[in-house]
Amino acid sequence: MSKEKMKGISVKKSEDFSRWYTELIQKAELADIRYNIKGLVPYRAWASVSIKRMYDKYEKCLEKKGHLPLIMPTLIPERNFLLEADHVEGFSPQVFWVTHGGEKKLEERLALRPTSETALYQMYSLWIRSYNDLPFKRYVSGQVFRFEGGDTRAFFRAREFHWIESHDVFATEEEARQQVIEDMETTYEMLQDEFAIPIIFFQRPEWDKFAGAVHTYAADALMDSGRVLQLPSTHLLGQNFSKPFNVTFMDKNNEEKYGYITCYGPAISRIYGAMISLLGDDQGLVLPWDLAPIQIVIIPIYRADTKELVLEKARELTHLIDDLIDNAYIKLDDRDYVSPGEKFNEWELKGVPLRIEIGPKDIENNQIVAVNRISGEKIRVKQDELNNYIETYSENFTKLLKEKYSIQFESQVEIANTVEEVKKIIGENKIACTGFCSIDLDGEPCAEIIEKEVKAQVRGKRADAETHKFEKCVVCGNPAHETVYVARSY
RNA sequence: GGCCGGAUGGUCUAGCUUGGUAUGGCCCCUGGUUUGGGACCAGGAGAUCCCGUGUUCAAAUCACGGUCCGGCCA
Repeated sequence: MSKEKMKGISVKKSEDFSRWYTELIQKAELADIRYNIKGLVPYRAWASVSIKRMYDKYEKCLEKKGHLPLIMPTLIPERNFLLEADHVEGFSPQVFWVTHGGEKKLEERLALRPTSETALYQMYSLWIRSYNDLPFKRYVSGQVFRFEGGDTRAFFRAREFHWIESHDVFATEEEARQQVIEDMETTYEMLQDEFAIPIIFFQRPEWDKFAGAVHTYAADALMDSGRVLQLPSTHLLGQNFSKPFNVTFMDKNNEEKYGYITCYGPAISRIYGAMISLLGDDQGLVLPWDLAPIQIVIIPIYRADTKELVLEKARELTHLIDDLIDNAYIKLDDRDYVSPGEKFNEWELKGVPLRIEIGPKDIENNQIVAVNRISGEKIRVKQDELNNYIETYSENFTKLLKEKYSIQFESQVEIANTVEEVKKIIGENKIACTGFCSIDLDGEPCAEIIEKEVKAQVRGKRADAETHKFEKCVVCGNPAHETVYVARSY
Protein backbone atom coordinates (compact mmCIF):
# COMPACT_ATOMS: atom_id res chain seq x y z
CA MET A 1 0.00 0.00 0.00
CA SER A 2 1.47 3.29 -0.97
CA LYS A 3 0.51 6.30 1.06
CA GLU A 4 0.03 8.51 -1.95
CA LYS A 5 -2.69 6.33 -3.34
CA MET A 6 -4.80 6.32 -0.22
CA LYS A 7 -8.42 7.16 -0.79
CA GLY A 8 -8.99 6.78 2.92
CA ILE A 9 -8.36 9.26 5.69
CA SER A 10 -4.69 10.09 5.99
CA VAL A 11 -4.56 11.34 9.57
CA LYS A 12 -5.45 9.82 12.89
CA LYS A 13 -8.52 11.27 14.57
CA SER A 14 -6.62 11.61 17.83
CA GLU A 15 -3.71 13.47 16.25
CA ASP A 16 -5.43 16.08 14.13
CA PHE A 17 -9.17 16.10 14.64
CA SER A 18 -9.81 19.09 12.43
CA ARG A 19 -8.14 17.59 9.39
CA TRP A 20 -9.63 14.18 10.12
CA TYR A 21 -13.10 15.73 10.06
CA THR A 22 -12.47 17.60 6.81
CA GLU A 23 -11.16 14.48 5.10
CA LEU A 24 -14.03 12.36 6.45
CA ILE A 25 -16.57 14.72 4.96
CA GLN A 26 -14.83 14.77 1.61
CA LYS A 27 -13.80 11.16 1.26
CA ALA A 28 -16.93 9.52 2.65
CA GLU A 29 -18.86 11.85 0.34
CA LEU A 30 -20.95 13.44 3.07
CA ALA A 31 -20.92 17.05 1.95
CA ASP A 32 -19.18 19.27 -0.56
CA ILE A 33 -17.84 22.54 0.76
CA ARG A 34 -17.15 23.91 -2.72
CA TYR A 35 -20.58 25.48 -3.05
CA ASN A 36 -19.98 29.16 -3.72
CA ILE A 37 -21.83 30.79 -0.87
CA LYS A 38 -19.97 30.81 2.40
CA GLY A 39 -21.62 28.68 5.00
CA LEU A 40 -24.12 27.03 2.68
CA VAL A 41 -23.25 23.43 2.00
CA PRO A 42 -24.76 20.74 -0.22
CA TYR A 43 -25.15 17.46 1.63
CA ARG A 44 -24.37 14.48 -0.55
CA ALA A 45 -26.41 11.31 -0.77
CA TRP A 46 -24.63 9.32 1.90
CA ALA A 47 -25.21 11.98 4.56
CA SER A 48 -28.65 12.91 3.27
CA VAL A 49 -29.98 9.39 3.73
CA SER A 50 -28.88 9.30 7.38
CA ILE A 51 -30.19 12.79 8.02
CA LYS A 52 -33.59 11.87 6.58
CA ARG A 53 -33.71 8.87 8.88
CA MET A 54 -32.85 11.09 11.85
CA TYR A 55 -35.66 13.45 10.92
CA ASP A 56 -37.98 10.51 10.61
CA LYS A 57 -37.19 9.14 14.06
CA TYR A 58 -37.42 12.57 15.64
CA GLU A 59 -40.73 13.44 13.99
CA LYS A 60 -42.27 10.11 15.01
CA CYS A 61 -41.14 10.67 18.58
CA LEU A 62 -42.63 14.17 18.68
CA GLU A 63 -45.89 12.98 17.16
CA LYS A 64 -46.12 10.19 19.70
CA LYS A 65 -45.97 12.90 22.36
CA GLY A 66 -48.87 14.83 20.92
CA HIS A 67 -47.22 17.15 18.40
CA LEU A 68 -48.67 17.68 14.94
CA PRO A 69 -46.67 18.85 11.94
CA LEU A 70 -46.95 22.23 10.25
CA ILE A 71 -45.35 23.52 7.09
CA MET A 72 -44.51 27.20 7.37
CA PRO A 73 -43.31 29.95 5.02
CA THR A 74 -39.59 30.64 4.93
CA LEU A 75 -39.99 34.43 4.80
CA ILE A 76 -41.08 36.61 7.70
CA PRO A 77 -42.09 40.26 7.32
CA GLU A 78 -39.90 42.69 9.21
CA ARG A 79 -42.79 44.04 11.26
CA ASN A 80 -43.41 40.62 12.87
CA PHE A 81 -39.80 40.53 13.71
CA LEU A 82 -39.88 43.79 15.64
CA LEU A 83 -42.57 42.73 18.08
CA GLU A 84 -40.45 41.16 20.82
CA ALA A 85 -37.57 43.42 21.84
CA ASP A 86 -35.08 40.86 23.20
CA HIS A 87 -35.73 38.59 20.27
CA VAL A 88 -35.00 41.37 17.79
CA GLU A 89 -31.86 42.36 19.58
CA GLY A 90 -30.59 38.79 19.67
CA PHE A 91 -31.32 37.85 16.09
CA SER A 92 -31.08 41.07 14.07
CA PRO A 93 -27.33 40.83 13.41
CA GLN A 94 -27.84 37.31 12.04
CA VAL A 95 -30.74 37.84 9.66
CA PHE A 96 -30.49 37.47 5.91
CA TRP A 97 -32.89 40.03 4.44
CA VAL A 98 -34.79 39.75 1.19
CA THR A 99 -35.06 43.27 -0.19
CA HIS A 100 -36.08 42.87 -3.82
CA GLY A 101 -38.63 41.06 -5.93
CA GLY A 102 -37.02 40.96 -9.34
CA GLU A 103 -35.73 44.49 -9.90
CA LYS A 104 -38.39 46.04 -7.72
CA LYS A 105 -37.46 47.07 -4.21
CA LEU A 106 -39.90 45.68 -1.67
CA GLU A 107 -41.96 48.02 0.51
CA GLU A 108 -40.96 45.96 3.51
CA ARG A 109 -37.89 43.82 4.03
CA LEU A 110 -38.52 40.10 4.48
CA ALA A 111 -36.40 37.99 6.80
CA LEU A 112 -35.24 34.55 5.79
CA ARG A 113 -36.36 32.85 8.97
CA PRO A 114 -33.56 32.45 11.52
CA THR A 115 -36.15 30.68 13.71
CA SER A 116 -39.92 30.66 13.40
CA GLU A 117 -41.44 32.20 16.54
CA THR A 118 -42.42 35.40 14.80
CA ALA A 119 -43.96 33.56 11.86
CA LEU A 120 -45.86 31.05 13.94
CA TYR A 121 -47.24 33.02 16.82
CA GLN A 122 -49.27 35.47 14.78
CA MET A 123 -50.95 32.41 13.29
CA TYR A 124 -51.29 30.78 16.70
CA SER A 125 -53.12 33.92 17.75
CA LEU A 126 -55.71 33.18 15.06
CA TRP A 127 -55.86 29.43 15.56
CA ILE A 128 -56.12 29.30 19.34
CA ARG A 129 -59.47 30.55 20.64
CA SER A 130 -60.34 28.70 23.82
CA TYR A 131 -58.98 26.44 26.52
CA ASN A 132 -60.39 23.59 24.49
CA ASP A 133 -57.68 24.22 21.90
CA LEU A 134 -54.95 23.75 24.52
CA PRO A 135 -52.43 22.31 24.86
CA PHE A 136 -51.52 23.25 21.33
CA LYS A 137 -48.43 21.33 20.23
CA ARG A 138 -46.95 21.71 16.76
CA TYR A 139 -43.62 21.20 15.05
CA VAL A 140 -41.99 22.46 11.88
CA SER A 141 -39.23 20.62 10.03
CA GLY A 142 -37.08 22.65 7.72
CA GLN A 143 -34.12 24.89 7.34
CA VAL A 144 -33.27 28.23 8.90
CA PHE A 145 -30.73 30.87 7.98
CA ARG A 146 -28.38 32.73 10.26
CA PHE A 147 -25.66 35.03 9.06
CA GLU A 148 -22.89 33.77 11.35
CA GLY A 149 -19.58 35.56 11.36
CA GLY A 150 -16.26 33.79 11.59
CA ASP A 151 -15.64 30.14 10.84
CA THR A 152 -18.22 27.93 9.30
CA ARG A 153 -17.89 24.19 9.20
CA ALA A 154 -20.03 21.62 7.43
CA PHE A 155 -22.84 20.31 9.69
CA PHE A 156 -21.55 22.06 12.82
CA ARG A 157 -21.75 25.74 12.13
CA ALA A 158 -23.38 26.87 8.93
CA ARG A 159 -25.35 29.84 7.71
CA GLU A 160 -28.18 27.57 6.67
CA PHE A 161 -28.98 24.62 8.86
CA HIS A 162 -31.60 21.93 9.14
CA TRP A 163 -33.68 21.44 12.20
CA ILE A 164 -37.01 20.75 13.79
CA GLU A 165 -38.63 23.36 15.98
CA SER A 166 -41.61 22.57 18.13
CA HIS A 167 -43.74 25.34 19.59
CA ASP A 168 -46.26 24.51 22.27
CA VAL A 169 -48.87 26.64 24.00
CA PHE A 170 -50.36 25.89 27.42
CA ALA A 171 -52.92 27.38 29.74
CA THR A 172 -50.64 27.39 32.77
CA GLU A 173 -46.99 27.98 33.50
CA GLU A 174 -46.80 24.65 35.29
CA GLU A 175 -47.83 22.78 32.13
CA ALA A 176 -45.22 24.71 30.18
CA ARG A 177 -42.56 23.67 32.70
CA GLN A 178 -43.65 20.06 32.29
CA GLN A 179 -43.24 20.43 28.54
CA VAL A 180 -39.65 21.57 29.00
CA ILE A 181 -39.03 18.40 31.00
CA GLU A 182 -40.67 16.34 28.26
CA ASP A 183 -38.41 18.01 25.68
CA MET A 184 -35.36 17.08 27.71
CA GLU A 185 -36.57 13.48 27.90
CA THR A 186 -37.11 13.49 24.15
CA THR A 187 -33.54 14.66 23.69
CA TYR A 188 -32.20 11.79 25.81
CA GLU A 189 -34.33 9.29 23.91
CA MET A 190 -33.10 10.52 20.57
CA LEU A 191 -29.51 11.59 21.08
CA GLN A 192 -28.41 9.04 23.65
CA ASP A 193 -30.52 6.03 22.80
CA GLU A 194 -30.78 6.36 19.03
CA PHE A 195 -27.72 8.33 18.00
CA ALA A 196 -25.28 7.16 20.71
CA ILE A 197 -24.28 10.67 21.77
CA PRO A 198 -23.79 11.15 25.53
CA ILE A 199 -25.33 14.41 26.77
CA ILE A 200 -26.16 16.41 29.87
CA PHE A 201 -28.67 19.25 30.28
CA PHE A 202 -27.85 22.61 31.84
CA GLN A 203 -30.03 25.53 32.64
CA ARG A 204 -28.16 28.29 30.84
CA PRO A 205 -27.24 31.48 32.69
CA GLU A 206 -29.38 34.56 32.05
CA TRP A 207 -26.73 36.14 29.84
CA ASP A 208 -26.60 33.08 27.63
CA LYS A 209 -30.24 32.23 27.09
CA PHE A 210 -32.33 32.27 23.92
CA ALA A 211 -33.29 35.78 22.88
CA GLY A 212 -36.74 36.33 24.37
CA ALA A 213 -36.87 33.31 26.70
CA VAL A 214 -37.57 33.19 30.41
CA HIS A 215 -35.22 30.21 30.77
CA THR A 216 -33.14 28.14 28.38
CA TYR A 217 -32.20 24.52 28.96
CA ALA A 218 -29.53 23.24 26.61
CA ALA A 219 -27.96 19.85 26.05
CA ASP A 220 -24.20 19.69 25.98
CA ALA A 221 -22.69 16.69 24.24
CA LEU A 222 -19.72 15.23 26.05
CA MET A 223 -17.05 14.76 23.43
CA ASP A 224 -14.07 12.49 24.08
CA SER A 225 -11.72 15.47 23.98
CA GLY A 226 -13.26 16.74 27.21
CA ARG A 227 -14.89 19.61 25.40
CA VAL A 228 -18.62 20.05 25.16
CA LEU A 229 -20.77 20.86 22.16
CA GLN A 230 -24.10 22.59 22.43
CA LEU A 231 -26.93 20.52 20.99
CA PRO A 232 -30.72 20.86 21.28
CA SER A 233 -32.15 23.44 23.58
CA THR A 234 -35.63 23.91 24.93
CA HIS A 235 -36.91 27.25 26.07
CA LEU A 236 -39.53 28.39 28.48
CA LEU A 237 -40.87 31.50 26.76
CA GLY A 238 -43.57 32.11 29.34
CA GLN A 239 -45.80 34.93 28.16
CA ASN A 240 -42.95 36.89 26.56
CA PHE A 241 -44.24 36.13 23.10
CA SER A 242 -47.91 35.46 23.77
CA LYS A 243 -48.36 39.10 24.83
CA PRO A 244 -46.87 40.89 21.80
CA PHE A 245 -48.37 38.32 19.42
CA ASN A 246 -51.64 38.21 21.26
CA VAL A 247 -51.75 34.46 21.71
CA THR A 248 -54.77 34.29 23.98
CA PHE A 249 -57.54 31.88 24.88
CA MET A 250 -60.88 32.04 26.66
CA ASP A 251 -60.74 30.12 29.90
CA LYS A 252 -63.64 28.31 31.58
CA ASN A 253 -64.70 31.51 33.30
CA ASN A 254 -65.01 33.28 29.98
CA GLU A 255 -61.91 35.34 30.72
CA GLU A 256 -59.28 36.02 28.09
CA LYS A 257 -55.82 34.76 29.14
CA TYR A 258 -52.38 34.77 27.58
CA GLY A 259 -50.92 31.37 26.82
CA TYR A 260 -47.63 30.04 28.15
CA ILE A 261 -45.32 29.02 25.35
CA THR A 262 -42.35 26.67 25.06
CA CYS A 263 -40.14 26.04 22.08
CA TYR A 264 -37.65 23.29 21.37
CA GLY A 265 -35.10 23.24 18.56
CA PRO A 266 -33.12 20.10 17.78
CA ALA A 267 -30.76 20.98 14.92
CA ILE A 268 -30.58 17.73 13.00
CA SER A 269 -27.62 18.78 10.85
CA ARG A 270 -25.59 19.73 13.90
CA ILE A 271 -26.54 16.53 15.69
CA TYR A 272 -25.35 14.62 12.63
CA GLY A 273 -22.03 16.49 12.81
CA ALA A 274 -21.66 15.67 16.48
CA MET A 275 -22.55 12.04 15.86
CA ILE A 276 -20.06 11.42 13.07
CA SER A 277 -17.32 13.24 14.99
CA LEU A 278 -17.89 11.21 18.08
CA LEU A 279 -18.47 7.77 16.57
CA GLY A 280 -16.02 7.91 13.66
CA ASP A 281 -12.59 6.32 13.87
CA ASP A 282 -9.32 6.27 11.92
CA GLN A 283 -10.96 4.10 9.26
CA GLY A 284 -13.76 6.59 8.73
CA LEU A 285 -17.43 6.80 9.49
CA VAL A 286 -19.24 4.67 12.06
CA LEU A 287 -23.03 4.94 12.21
CA PRO A 288 -25.75 3.48 14.40
CA TRP A 289 -27.42 0.51 12.72
CA ASP A 290 -30.66 2.27 11.80
CA LEU A 291 -28.98 5.36 10.40
CA ALA A 292 -26.53 3.73 8.01
CA PRO A 293 -27.76 4.01 4.41
CA ILE A 294 -26.67 0.39 3.93
CA GLN A 295 -26.44 -2.02 6.86
CA ILE A 296 -24.82 -5.02 5.21
CA VAL A 297 -22.41 -5.18 2.31
CA ILE A 298 -21.52 -8.49 0.70
CA ILE A 299 -18.14 -8.80 -0.97
CA PRO A 300 -17.46 -11.75 -3.23
CA ILE A 301 -13.87 -12.93 -3.47
CA TYR A 302 -12.81 -15.00 -6.43
CA ARG A 303 -10.21 -15.87 -9.03
CA ALA A 304 -10.86 -16.19 -12.70
CA ASP A 305 -11.71 -19.88 -12.40
CA THR A 306 -14.06 -19.41 -9.44
CA LYS A 307 -15.66 -16.13 -10.50
CA GLU A 308 -18.97 -17.52 -11.74
CA LEU A 309 -19.37 -19.91 -8.83
CA VAL A 310 -18.70 -17.26 -6.21
CA LEU A 311 -20.82 -14.60 -7.83
CA GLU A 312 -23.76 -16.94 -8.15
CA LYS A 313 -23.43 -17.96 -4.52
CA ALA A 314 -23.10 -14.33 -3.46
CA ARG A 315 -26.25 -13.36 -5.32
CA GLU A 316 -28.08 -16.23 -3.72
CA LEU A 317 -26.86 -15.11 -0.32
CA THR A 318 -27.92 -11.52 -0.96
CA HIS A 319 -31.47 -12.59 -1.81
CA LEU A 320 -31.58 -14.93 1.14
CA ILE A 321 -30.61 -12.23 3.63
CA ASP A 322 -32.85 -9.72 1.93
CA ASP A 323 -35.82 -12.06 2.46
CA LEU A 324 -35.01 -12.97 6.03
CA ILE A 325 -33.93 -9.65 7.51
CA ASP A 326 -36.33 -6.74 7.41
CA ASN A 327 -34.43 -4.01 9.26
CA ALA A 328 -31.55 -3.77 6.81
CA TYR A 329 -30.57 -2.67 3.35
CA ILE A 330 -28.16 -5.10 1.74
CA LYS A 331 -25.73 -4.40 -1.04
CA LEU A 332 -23.80 -6.89 -3.11
CA ASP A 333 -20.60 -5.23 -4.25
CA ASP A 334 -19.95 -7.19 -7.43
CA ARG A 335 -17.81 -4.58 -9.15
CA ASP A 336 -15.13 -6.56 -10.97
CA TYR A 337 -12.83 -3.61 -11.53
CA VAL A 338 -12.12 -2.97 -7.86
CA SER A 339 -9.97 -5.24 -5.72
CA PRO A 340 -11.39 -6.70 -2.50
CA GLY A 341 -8.94 -4.74 -0.40
CA GLU A 342 -10.15 -1.50 -1.84
CA LYS A 343 -13.76 -2.50 -1.27
CA PHE A 344 -13.03 -3.31 2.36
CA ASN A 345 -11.54 0.10 2.90
CA GLU A 346 -14.22 1.90 1.00
CA TRP A 347 -17.12 0.41 2.96
CA GLU A 348 -15.32 0.96 6.23
CA LEU A 349 -14.82 4.58 5.25
CA LYS A 350 -18.55 4.82 4.63
CA GLY A 351 -19.45 3.22 7.92
CA VAL A 352 -21.41 0.16 6.82
CA PRO A 353 -22.04 -1.73 10.09
CA LEU A 354 -21.63 -5.30 8.81
CA ARG A 355 -19.46 -6.70 6.04
CA ILE A 356 -19.88 -10.22 4.78
CA GLU A 357 -17.17 -11.83 2.68
CA ILE A 358 -17.71 -14.95 0.64
CA GLY A 359 -15.04 -16.81 -1.30
CA PRO A 360 -14.32 -20.34 -2.61
CA LYS A 361 -13.05 -21.55 0.76
CA ASP A 362 -16.22 -20.37 2.45
CA ILE A 363 -18.41 -22.07 -0.11
CA GLU A 364 -16.53 -25.32 0.47
CA ASN A 365 -17.12 -25.03 4.20
CA ASN A 366 -20.69 -23.76 3.93
CA GLN A 367 -19.85 -20.53 5.76
CA ILE A 368 -19.26 -16.82 5.35
CA VAL A 369 -16.86 -14.37 6.97
CA ALA A 370 -18.47 -11.57 8.97
CA VAL A 371 -16.51 -8.43 9.84
CA ASN A 372 -17.52 -6.08 12.64
CA ARG A 373 -17.20 -2.38 11.83
CA ILE A 374 -16.67 -1.36 15.45
CA SER A 375 -14.05 -3.90 16.48
CA GLY A 376 -12.73 -4.99 13.07
CA GLU A 377 -13.12 -8.56 14.33
CA LYS A 378 -13.56 -11.25 11.65
CA ILE A 379 -15.52 -14.37 12.42
CA ARG A 380 -16.73 -17.34 10.42
CA VAL A 381 -20.44 -18.04 10.47
CA LYS A 382 -22.06 -21.24 9.19
CA GLN A 383 -24.75 -20.61 6.63
CA ASP A 384 -27.49 -22.14 8.72
CA GLU A 385 -26.63 -19.87 11.65
CA LEU A 386 -26.49 -16.75 9.54
CA ASN A 387 -30.03 -15.58 10.13
CA ASN A 388 -29.61 -15.73 13.89
CA TYR A 389 -26.23 -14.13 13.70
CA ILE A 390 -27.45 -11.11 11.75
CA GLU A 391 -30.47 -10.64 13.95
CA THR A 392 -28.36 -10.60 17.10
CA TYR A 393 -25.73 -8.45 15.46
CA SER A 394 -28.24 -5.83 14.34
CA GLU A 395 -29.89 -5.70 17.74
CA ASN A 396 -26.59 -5.27 19.54
CA PHE A 397 -24.75 -2.96 17.18
CA THR A 398 -26.09 0.38 18.34
CA LYS A 399 -26.02 -0.79 21.95
CA LEU A 400 -22.30 -1.61 21.65
CA LEU A 401 -21.64 1.73 20.05
CA LYS A 402 -23.44 3.46 22.90
CA GLU A 403 -21.43 1.57 25.47
CA LYS A 404 -18.18 2.34 23.72
CA TYR A 405 -18.81 6.07 23.78
CA SER A 406 -20.84 6.41 26.94
CA ILE A 407 -19.17 8.95 29.13
CA GLN A 408 -20.38 9.13 32.69
CA PHE A 409 -20.87 12.81 33.32
CA GLU A 410 -19.52 12.59 36.87
CA SER A 411 -16.31 10.98 35.64
CA GLN A 412 -15.58 14.07 33.54
CA VAL A 413 -16.16 16.45 36.41
CA GLU A 414 -13.80 17.70 39.10
CA ILE A 415 -14.51 20.02 42.00
CA ALA A 416 -12.83 23.44 41.98
CA ASN A 417 -12.66 25.93 44.84
CA THR A 418 -10.48 28.57 43.20
CA VAL A 419 -10.15 30.05 39.73
CA GLU A 420 -6.68 28.48 39.57
CA GLU A 421 -8.23 25.06 40.16
CA VAL A 422 -10.81 25.70 37.47
CA LYS A 423 -7.98 26.55 35.12
CA LYS A 424 -6.08 23.40 36.01
CA ILE A 425 -9.13 21.17 35.53
CA ILE A 426 -9.94 22.72 32.15
CA GLY A 427 -6.29 22.31 31.18
CA GLU A 428 -6.67 18.59 31.88
CA ASN A 429 -9.64 18.44 29.47
CA LYS A 430 -12.20 18.04 32.20
CA ILE A 431 -15.27 19.90 33.34
CA ALA A 432 -15.04 21.99 36.50
CA CYS A 433 -17.83 22.07 39.07
CA THR A 434 -17.74 25.13 41.27
CA GLY A 435 -19.68 27.64 43.36
CA PHE A 436 -21.05 30.75 41.71
CA CYS A 437 -22.70 33.86 43.03
CA SER A 438 -25.56 33.94 40.53
CA ILE A 439 -26.68 32.83 37.09
CA ASP A 440 -28.86 35.91 36.84
CA LEU A 441 -27.45 38.94 35.07
CA ASP A 442 -25.59 40.08 38.21
CA GLY A 443 -23.36 37.01 37.87
CA GLU A 444 -22.22 37.92 34.38
CA PRO A 445 -19.12 39.92 35.43
CA CYS A 446 -17.83 36.84 37.26
CA ALA A 447 -18.49 34.70 34.19
CA GLU A 448 -16.56 37.15 32.05
CA ILE A 449 -13.59 36.82 34.39
CA ILE A 450 -13.75 33.03 34.05
CA GLU A 451 -13.98 33.34 30.27
CA LYS A 452 -10.93 35.59 30.20
CA GLU A 453 -8.75 33.80 32.75
CA VAL A 454 -9.63 30.22 31.90
CA LYS A 455 -10.84 30.52 28.30
CA ALA A 456 -13.84 28.38 29.15
CA GLN A 457 -17.53 29.06 29.60
CA VAL A 458 -19.94 28.84 32.48
CA ARG A 459 -22.38 26.36 30.93
CA GLY A 460 -24.97 26.80 33.67
CA LYS A 461 -26.43 24.68 36.42
CA ARG A 462 -27.58 21.11 36.08
CA ALA A 463 -31.14 20.77 34.91
CA ASP A 464 -31.56 17.66 37.04
CA ALA A 465 -30.72 17.18 40.72
CA GLU A 466 -27.55 18.81 42.02
CA THR A 467 -25.63 17.20 44.87
CA HIS A 468 -22.63 19.53 45.20
CA LYS A 469 -22.89 22.63 47.39
CA PHE A 470 -20.45 25.51 47.73
CA GLU A 471 -20.09 28.32 50.28
CA LYS A 472 -18.61 31.00 48.08
CA CYS A 473 -18.51 32.16 44.50
CA VAL A 474 -15.26 30.98 42.97
CA VAL A 475 -14.64 34.43 41.50
CA CYS A 476 -16.00 37.20 43.75
CA GLY A 477 -16.18 35.32 47.05
CA ASN A 478 -19.77 36.34 47.72
CA PRO A 479 -22.15 33.65 48.93
CA ALA A 480 -22.63 30.96 46.28
CA HIS A 481 -26.26 30.69 45.29
CA GLU A 482 -25.57 28.27 42.51
CA THR A 483 -23.44 25.29 41.62
CA VAL A 484 -22.27 25.67 38.03
CA TYR A 485 -20.18 23.77 35.51
CA VAL A 486 -17.38 25.30 33.51
CA ALA A 487 -16.22 23.72 30.27
CA ARG A 488 -14.58 24.49 27.00
CA SER A 489 -16.95 24.31 24.10
CA TYR A 490 -16.62 23.87 20.38
C1' G B 1 -11.08 46.23 13.86
C1' G B 2 -5.31 45.38 13.24
C1' C B 3 -1.29 42.51 11.18
C1' C B 4 0.54 38.50 8.06
C1' G B 5 0.07 34.75 4.46
C1' G B 6 -2.35 32.35 0.24
C1' A B 7 -5.27 31.70 -4.61
C1' U B 8 -2.39 27.21 -10.87
C1' G B 9 -6.94 20.85 -14.32
C1' G B 10 -12.06 17.51 -10.08
C1' U B 11 -8.06 17.36 -6.04
C1' C B 12 -3.10 18.22 -4.14
C1' U B 13 1.00 20.51 -6.22
C1' A B 14 5.91 22.40 -9.25
C1' G B 15 7.16 26.81 -11.66
C1' C B 16 7.35 33.01 -9.61
C1' U B 17 13.46 35.56 -6.92
C1' U B 18 15.95 36.22 -12.75
C1' G B 19 9.02 37.54 -17.69
C1' G B 20 9.44 33.43 -23.18
C1' U B 21 5.20 26.36 -25.25
C1' A B 22 2.65 25.27 -17.12
C1' U B 23 5.38 20.17 -13.71
C1' G B 24 4.09 15.89 -11.34
C1' G B 25 0.98 12.62 -8.08
C1' C B 26 -4.06 11.23 -6.98
C1' C B 27 -9.04 11.03 -8.97
C1' C B 28 -11.59 10.20 -13.79
C1' C B 29 -12.04 7.54 -18.90
C1' U B 30 -10.46 3.41 -22.61
C1' G B 31 -8.10 -1.46 -23.57
C1' G B 32 -5.84 -5.59 -21.39
C1' U B 33 -4.06 -8.55 -17.30
C1' U B 34 -5.87 -9.03 -12.12
C1' U B 35 -9.00 -10.02 -7.29
C1' G B 36 -8.83 -13.54 0.82
C1' G B 37 -6.72 -6.04 3.22
C1' G B 38 -5.77 0.03 -0.61
C1' A B 39 -3.25 -4.51 -8.02
C1' C B 40 -0.42 -3.74 -12.66
C1' C B 41 0.72 -2.30 -17.82
C1' A B 42 -0.38 0.82 -21.96
C1' G B 43 -3.07 4.87 -23.67
C1' G B 44 -6.42 9.20 -22.91
C1' A B 45 -9.00 13.33 -21.08
C1' G B 46 -8.87 17.45 -18.08
C1' A B 47 -6.16 24.70 -16.71
C1' U B 48 -9.90 31.79 -18.89
C1' C B 49 -2.71 30.05 -13.93
C1' C B 50 -8.94 34.39 -8.82
C1' C B 51 -10.62 39.31 -11.31
C1' G B 52 -9.23 44.10 -13.38
C1' U B 53 -5.68 47.72 -14.88
C1' G B 54 -0.67 48.88 -15.97
C1' U B 55 4.59 47.87 -17.66
C1' U B 56 6.48 44.88 -21.88
C1' C B 57 7.70 42.43 -28.37
C1' A B 58 6.04 38.94 -24.57
C1' A B 59 2.91 38.30 -17.87
C1' A B 60 1.17 32.40 -13.96
C1' U B 61 5.74 35.23 -13.06
C1' C B 62 6.74 42.35 -12.22
C1' A B 63 3.55 46.86 -10.26
C1' C B 64 -1.11 48.82 -8.60
C1' G B 65 -6.35 48.10 -7.33
C1' G B 66 -10.13 44.59 -6.10
C1' U B 67 -12.45 39.79 -4.61
C1' C B 68 -12.32 35.41 -1.94
C1' C B 69 -9.89 32.00 1.50
C1' G B 70 -6.68 30.90 5.65
C1' G B 71 -3.73 32.15 10.11
C1' C B 72 -2.33 35.24 14.24
C1' C B 73 -3.55 39.46 17.49
C1' A B 74 -7.35 42.82 19.76
